[in-house]
Amino acid sequence: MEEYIAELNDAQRAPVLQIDGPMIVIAGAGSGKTRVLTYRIAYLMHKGVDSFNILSLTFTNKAAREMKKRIASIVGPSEAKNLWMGTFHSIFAKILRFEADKLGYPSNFTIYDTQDSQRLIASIIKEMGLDKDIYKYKQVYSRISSYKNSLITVKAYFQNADLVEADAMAKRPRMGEIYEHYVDRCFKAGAMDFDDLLLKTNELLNRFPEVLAKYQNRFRYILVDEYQDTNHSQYLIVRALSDKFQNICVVGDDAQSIYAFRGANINNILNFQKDYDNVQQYRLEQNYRSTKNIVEAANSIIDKNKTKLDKVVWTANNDGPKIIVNRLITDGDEGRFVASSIFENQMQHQLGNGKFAILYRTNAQSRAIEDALRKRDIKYRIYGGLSFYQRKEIKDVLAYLRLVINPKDEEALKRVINYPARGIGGTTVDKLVVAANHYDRSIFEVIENLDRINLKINSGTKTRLENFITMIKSFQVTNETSDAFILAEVVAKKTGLLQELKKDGTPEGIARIENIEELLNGIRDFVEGQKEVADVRGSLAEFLEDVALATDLDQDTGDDDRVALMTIHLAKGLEFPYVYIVGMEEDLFPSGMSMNTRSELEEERRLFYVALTRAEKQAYLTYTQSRYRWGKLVDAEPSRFIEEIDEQYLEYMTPVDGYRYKPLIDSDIFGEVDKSKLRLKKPVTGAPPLAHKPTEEQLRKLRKLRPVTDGTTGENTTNLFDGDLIAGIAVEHMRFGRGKILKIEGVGQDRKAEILFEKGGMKKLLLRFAKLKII
DNA sequence: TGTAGAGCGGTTTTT
DNA sequence: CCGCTCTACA
Repeated sequence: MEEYIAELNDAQRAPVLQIDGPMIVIAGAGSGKTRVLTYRIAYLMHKGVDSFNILSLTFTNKAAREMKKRIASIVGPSEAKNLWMGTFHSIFAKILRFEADKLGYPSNFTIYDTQDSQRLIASIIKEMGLDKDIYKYKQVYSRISSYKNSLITVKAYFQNADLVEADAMAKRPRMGEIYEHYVDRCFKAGAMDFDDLLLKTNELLNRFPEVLAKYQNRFRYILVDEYQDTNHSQYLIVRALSDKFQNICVVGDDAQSIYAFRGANINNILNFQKDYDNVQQYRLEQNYRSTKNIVEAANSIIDKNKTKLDKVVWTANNDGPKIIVNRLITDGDEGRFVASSIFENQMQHQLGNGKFAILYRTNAQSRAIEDALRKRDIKYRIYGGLSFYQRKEIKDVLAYLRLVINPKDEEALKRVINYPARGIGGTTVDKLVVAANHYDRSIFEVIENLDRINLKINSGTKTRLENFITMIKSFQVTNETSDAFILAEVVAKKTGLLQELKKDGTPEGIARIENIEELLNGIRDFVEGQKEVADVRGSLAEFLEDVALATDLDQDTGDDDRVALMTIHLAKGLEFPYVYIVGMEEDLFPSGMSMNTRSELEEERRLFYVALTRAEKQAYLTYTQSRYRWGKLVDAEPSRFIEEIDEQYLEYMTPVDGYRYKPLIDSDIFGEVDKSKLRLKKPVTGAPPLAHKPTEEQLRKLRKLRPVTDGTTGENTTNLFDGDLIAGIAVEHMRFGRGKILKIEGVGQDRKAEILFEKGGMKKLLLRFAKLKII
């Protein structure tokens, strides 16, 4: 053990060596906090603390697995086995299963993912006959989620006049009722949503002192990673559990708090000292990860934030190269630039794909990047977005499995009762839902007792319903006698799911079949893993739980040498030698939806800080002049965050020269013209709407305009007139310099601008101008 | 009841 | 651009 301790610097060593009492470690980016956590746990065990008494809460399951592995390599695998490590959600799901009966839940309760929850809410809104344009299910879901995260139960909601009034003011006076129904329906379905896993844990610990005492005694030592991202619900759990022994160690960095939208409360970390007596505070300020340029550039950004703890991150590393900033014309160009830059770096420094990461603000941005990487034959892996387990075909199979384990699971049932189609339509399901609500039973139970209920369902449908129930019950029998893999195989075949996809025959259908096969393989691996541990029973339920709480980051695909593509949120805690941060544009990053308040903007800034501090050697920032958003080309402006970096750390790659653009690789620009897009529209006859002469006043305004227009929408083309001299760049990879507009046609209702353009004696009809400037 | 085809609305970020 | 919902018809 001593040799490990010796590896640490003084600042890191101190928190490792403190055994008892509350402590907070403020750890700057790249300062080795994971190492501190790992060694601290190992050291505790070394000093005689039973691993059974240690609870360590991490941000991802992957982080937990890796830490556990590392600890096992220090103290030995058998010692490390009893450690409780994982995310809040996964740890407390396990505890809740064990204690479920106390809360009136079955131990095999289902975990609803976001989609399940939202679908249920949508259907409740419909059942209540509310206007779905006012009660948007996504908004309602996020309201309910935030109530839960603040421990506001339905009862508390109705008692809280402020909340009720706030919702009434927002023209949603029946919010509380929806909330009530939602909670009811989840309970009846034997289901908990993500927020319930925390809320119900709180309920459990509050209502049952003996249960609280049990877990307090069990978890004598508690460690919480990424404490800045805990929400109120999580905070209360930690407080309750640590209350008796007060051996609580929280680690975090206020500068990296990026989950406020999910209820994370930065005050949890800012106020930690007030929550416990005699809190020891440690700071890790030396960054071992990044070059001086990167560390100092990142500091210069975070300095702009008002809300923060005092902390100076520094590094003894080399200066390294400056951060490269590059401006591209479109998102397609951006992708191509990143791909070729990665390629160049690989050639120059002999690097594999795994050394590179491309980070973006929104998942939708990955597409253009992916296309470019594919063309260059650069292997990549995309994290997040639609994860494997969220794909339709996978969710379908899983829904059947969920139903086997928990027939009350309403969302699973509704999902597959008529998929593949078996003649049970929406009308029938609606009747069943109404009956289920009326009798206060699950839909499954209603169908089981159809004979005793007077429902207007014709005999044919009735038979089909009964057949469905019989099929699910037969699966339950299979589940009793066989393992999860065999069951899943039977399900895929007997339900006709595979059949359905096979007859589809499209490449997509084939990919879906392959996905299902992959799922089956996954289940087989899981089952075999379980057999080794010898506890085979309940394995399907456990598999489903793992799946429900799996992060995309948790998946290990084996071949790791791929460029990583992910959102910045997902990149937290990771590091890469080369990092490309793309889409550095106003409205995108910072997100247009997060610029309303100071605190929102500060969170965006912290997000940028996180992004930049992922880089070890070199960081790139790119932005475009126009980008496809919602299928439309829209103008973009450079992000304010670029300007906020102290200029001495930056190097601009593209000279700013009007709107001309010097491509890095010419063929990239001219190589791939999509012919179909170049098809010219028939000229519109009739009077051109803009043929009149502009007034002096209009002209003056026009000259001042900087970027003029996007010809696709025709919106701004009202600023252009026959005879104007313009300069610009057309999209679809055609460039031109200066020229004169001869005629504008088809602007207005038609929305497709066509501009006849003259340049050097040649006349050309151009479509879809990205940028134009009147000169 | 099933399905094709149009129309619409929606994008932050995730356990 | 994509996926979902609504509508019209078999």
